[in-house]
Amino acid sequence: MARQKTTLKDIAELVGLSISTVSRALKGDKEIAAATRERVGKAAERLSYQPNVFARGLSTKNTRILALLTQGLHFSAFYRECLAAFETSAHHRNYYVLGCSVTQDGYGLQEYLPLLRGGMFAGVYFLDYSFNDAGMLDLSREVENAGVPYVAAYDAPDQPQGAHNLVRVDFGEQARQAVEHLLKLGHRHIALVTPWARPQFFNGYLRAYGEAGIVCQKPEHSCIRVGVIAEDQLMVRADEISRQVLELEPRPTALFVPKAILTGPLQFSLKRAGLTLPDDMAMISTKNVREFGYLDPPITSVSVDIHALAETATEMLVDAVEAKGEAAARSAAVPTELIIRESCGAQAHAGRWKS
Amino acid sequence: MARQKTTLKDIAELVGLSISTVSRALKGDKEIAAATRERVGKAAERLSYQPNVFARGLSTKNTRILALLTQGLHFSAFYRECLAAFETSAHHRNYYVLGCSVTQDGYGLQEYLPLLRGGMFAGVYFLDYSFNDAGMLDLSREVENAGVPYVAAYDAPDQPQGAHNLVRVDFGEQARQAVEHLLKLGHRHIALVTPWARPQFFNGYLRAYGEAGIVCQKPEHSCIRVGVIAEDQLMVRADEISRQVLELEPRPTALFVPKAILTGPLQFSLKRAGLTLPDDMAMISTKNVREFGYLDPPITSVSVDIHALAETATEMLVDAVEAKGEAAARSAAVPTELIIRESCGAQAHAGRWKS
DNA sequence: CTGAAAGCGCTTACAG
DNA sequence: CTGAAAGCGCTTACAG
Repeated sequence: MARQKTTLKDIAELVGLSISTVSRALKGDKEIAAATRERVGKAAERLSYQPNVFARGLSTKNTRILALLTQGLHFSAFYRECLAAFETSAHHRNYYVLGCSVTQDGYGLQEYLPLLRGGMFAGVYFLDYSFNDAGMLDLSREVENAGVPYVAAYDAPDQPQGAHNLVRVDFGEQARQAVEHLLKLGHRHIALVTPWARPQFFNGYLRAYGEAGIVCQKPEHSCIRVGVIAEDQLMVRADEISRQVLELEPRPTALFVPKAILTGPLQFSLKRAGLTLPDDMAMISTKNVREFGYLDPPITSVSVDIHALAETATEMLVDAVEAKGEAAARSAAVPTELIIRESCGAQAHAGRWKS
Repeated sequence: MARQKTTLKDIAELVGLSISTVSRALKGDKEIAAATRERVGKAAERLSYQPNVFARGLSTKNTRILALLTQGLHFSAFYRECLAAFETSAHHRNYYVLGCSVTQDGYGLQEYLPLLRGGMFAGVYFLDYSFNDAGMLDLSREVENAGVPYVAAYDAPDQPQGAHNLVRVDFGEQARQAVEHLLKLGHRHIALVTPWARPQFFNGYLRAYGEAGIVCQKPEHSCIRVGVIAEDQLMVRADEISRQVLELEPRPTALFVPKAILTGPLQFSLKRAGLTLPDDMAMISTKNVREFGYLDPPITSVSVDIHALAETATEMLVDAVEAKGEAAARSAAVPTELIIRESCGAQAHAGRWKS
């Protein structure tokens, strides 16, 4: 098999030039005569030449391959949509993305470390990573040690300016908008199912009450904390959570569930418990996941603009890669949007609640 | 940035040997004295050595990177679960998987072609690809031209033996099992929403009726054909299809929807049309997608065993890669299983309908 | 049992 | 404007 690929040498022989000249001509070096540039280009096309990525990688030290590192990549619809968006924006710059999924039981670290240390990645995206997680922390250290540029997309309220490239996702603002929406619809007792390592959601929740001038009854009490969930524990955990919600006193009329992975199972679980949604219980989530549109009722959600996120992160990362470490760390924020569907009782009239 | 990585040379200097010896020692070459093997191994560990993947790729011609090529990879929950399974099985053999998504509007071909032609991939998985699709066809030709070994996982009833490595997924059998399940539950008018390029589903559908000794009324008539669906057309198409289903005369009591991507939207659409599920309309799908478990009602489905599929495909592919084209094409089949949930009216008692 | 050398296919100073 | 040469970091016949 492994047919002979065409190399620079083949082209050089065909046009009667040296491989150095061919190499330069192909990358459009202005030093090379326009006529020979053209001649070489045609020959390359005729032989359907493609540079060997490994040879190029070996000499330039830029493999043009970016890694997306995150926990439970394939487990989360949101992360997968991000991967697709990153891919698209990377392709615009002639880069490629390899999705690397790390699980909470440590899978991933030893799988991707050889590639990372072996110089496979020109740069790394960290998506929504939690410094509280030991595995991710190890990985981010390894990335730094390997001297590979990276950009992190997550909520970093206390991040010192310039510590690393950062696309900030504002969880507090997401919570604020979500709870504001519920308050406007008349809800007063809103339970929060919050990831334990993310105080931002709770803060935003309180902020919304404050801004609306409404007193939040027993906020701590309405706050259900949940950690990492294994894939096969999803329904079991959802049932536990819905039980907890229903035991709350007074019983909440609405639920804010930032963890998108829980939304479907939790909705299902509440219906099984005999509730009519959204009348007996409104629900709002974060992240814009396609499936939200045909859950019953469709889920209203507050989300970052995934494409803006991808564009911003890719631009930063590619710039950092091409600056070879000369560039200072940058940071940017990505806006949040409210996508109204039906799970909160509002009619999904286009844009009605958009502000 | 780009800190100096440790190379063979560093180790060689440390232990006072040549890089050839170090290289051999590290791969456990028996020719090398056990004592020096150990000494070298320790030095490598101390310097946390990892071979540069590009240098290795350049000289061995095996990059250990596999590509998963399929249409709408990130769009389909099933494909994503396959990607995760392929990754895991590839890691066992020390290979890596890069998911390459091709869309029907041609996105993907020009994105991945440079990598393919550039020698990036040691092998390729084709998942469920349709030879009727021009883009995929081009890609598969390119893979052959590049001399890259591949394995295809799809239904290939008429595939000449040994044309290429094949893991056969039996769509006809899936349809047979699905319809058999519905017939056992008493349904007699079953509509089929079938991908236009897959006559196997229709054949399996007829076979189930035949085996049950039940006359299928107007089979052609109950068959709704559907092609590739763009991501943003999902709900629109689902509404069209549910309208067509409800206009069928006599009206079907059950629906077989092999395309998993349609299942949720279609269920949603039928409910919006006022039907109670599963009483007014039973529904069965193919592929085992996690989300099916918390749709309302949860979807009963017939699926290949994804992990068996991954194991089989990876073994074939890696063997082909390492045989460097010496190996003859192999072929294998992957079993189908019925996963009973509630969308057909059967109670989801564990294993009750399992055979 | 170990080493010197060539080669994988590119890029990039350095000459001319 | 073009070319000869060194180098990226590995592997692998070929000697010894």
